[in-house]
Amino acid sequence: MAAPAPEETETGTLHEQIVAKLRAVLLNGELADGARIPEAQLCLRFGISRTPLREALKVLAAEGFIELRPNRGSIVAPIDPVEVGHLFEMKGSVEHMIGRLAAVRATDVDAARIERAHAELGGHPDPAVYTALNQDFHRALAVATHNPVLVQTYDNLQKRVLRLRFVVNENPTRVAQSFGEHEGIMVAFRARARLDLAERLEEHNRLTGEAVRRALKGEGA
Amino acid sequence: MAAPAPEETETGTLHEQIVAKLRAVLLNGELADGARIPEAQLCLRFGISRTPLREALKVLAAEGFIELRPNRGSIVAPIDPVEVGHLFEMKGSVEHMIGRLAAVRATDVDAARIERAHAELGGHPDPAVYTALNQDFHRALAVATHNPVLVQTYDNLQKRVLRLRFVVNENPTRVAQSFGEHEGIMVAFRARARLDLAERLEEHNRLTGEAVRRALKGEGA
DNA sequence: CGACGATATTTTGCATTCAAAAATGACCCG
DNA sequence: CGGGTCATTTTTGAATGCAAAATATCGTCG
Repeated sequence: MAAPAPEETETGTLHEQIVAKLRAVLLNGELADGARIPEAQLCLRFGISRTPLREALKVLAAEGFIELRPNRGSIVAPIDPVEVGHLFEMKGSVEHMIGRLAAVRATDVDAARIERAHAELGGHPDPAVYTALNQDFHRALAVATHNPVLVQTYDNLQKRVLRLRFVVNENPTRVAQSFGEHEGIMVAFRARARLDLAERLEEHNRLTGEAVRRALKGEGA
Repeated sequence: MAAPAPEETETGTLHEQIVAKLRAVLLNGELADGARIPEAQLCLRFGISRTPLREALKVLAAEGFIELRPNRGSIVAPIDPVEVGHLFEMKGSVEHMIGRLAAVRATDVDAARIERAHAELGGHPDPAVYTALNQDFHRALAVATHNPVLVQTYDNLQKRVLRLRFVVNENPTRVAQSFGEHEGIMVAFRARARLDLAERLEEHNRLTGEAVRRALKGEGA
């Protein structure tokens, strides 16, 4: 139960590891939206005391995953459909930028990594696996811009989107459609077509956002 | 001066206040780049113990203001000229987005706030004051997009840029030039000209970025 | 005189502890 | 039987304490 197995997320500082583990708990949907964060339980599970856990909570709160209520504990930040729209709108702009820059700046190493991520995606049509590999693919494109500030900004948005996957990755239709869009993205990337790549990425993001919003409405929160 | 107007960022939490105060210390340039963070001293100064201060340190580290070294304390994140370029490149994209959206979505209240911020800027040509009011002006434009995720992303980038002001706000020439660009921005905004506003904002950002980079090179950091 | 190494001091990171606030529940009164 | 008040328990937020690591100090030797 209290698996002391070290997760593969081996970052440097112990603090970073705690943040990563805690974020994983939130992303895995183990805790329902709006649920109180069980500090003591998590301390037991991670084998740490409350001090470092609370440090991680503050960081996650600053990132928007957790809501800190004065003297009343922290809760998992509820998913607000309106905010989801804003999130995808913002990410769309970043995607466009990624397309414009990656097309021009990608090195051979970047291209190889992107091709590999794309190929792996095709081999795993399973929605759950797809989500993870999808992240790798898009992140590889972001990295190809060679702008660390962009990568950081993108990571932050992407992590927030990831919270929503459980409502959309159950949809095989969208997964197939998504992969089709990726094919188009790759065509544009291989041709190093700046604006074409930018627009395809933005459109891909827009369609994903719509799928998510539709799923959110369908599930009736 | 740094008038702490009661913005929506004025959360009641003590933690948020500590983060804000600590950030202010960093932004004021009280601590040199790469300098060790004097935990004990800051605890005395803020009248708190190390626990809440360290929570704030972790948050600031996640934001990129502080570098956390394992077992060796935290240091003020050094300014990397290359990263400054990436920072402005990223911010340029966001500025463009702000222009496109603000032109369409700004309400009368937004417009009034933007006009007021612009007018105040004209009345205070003093570089030090200009910097603070300049932030208000651009933030008002960001708020007019009515996309909180964008505002949050913009705030984060803007805060990182603010660290650099001491190298550029000593330049009256650039201040005058900057205000001239603001005039053009206002013309485009009043006309609600989407792309014109977007391009003017992006160009303004680009010029500011170049001024900063030039100043950084000049000072030979 | 300078470099190296052992020891003392400080600093860091985390566990523990403690006071205050909120949630819970028991009790009383209408 | 329901509503409200007060005591009890739990949880939160922050100060303190403690072991380990790093830094500084000093003595010794080449």
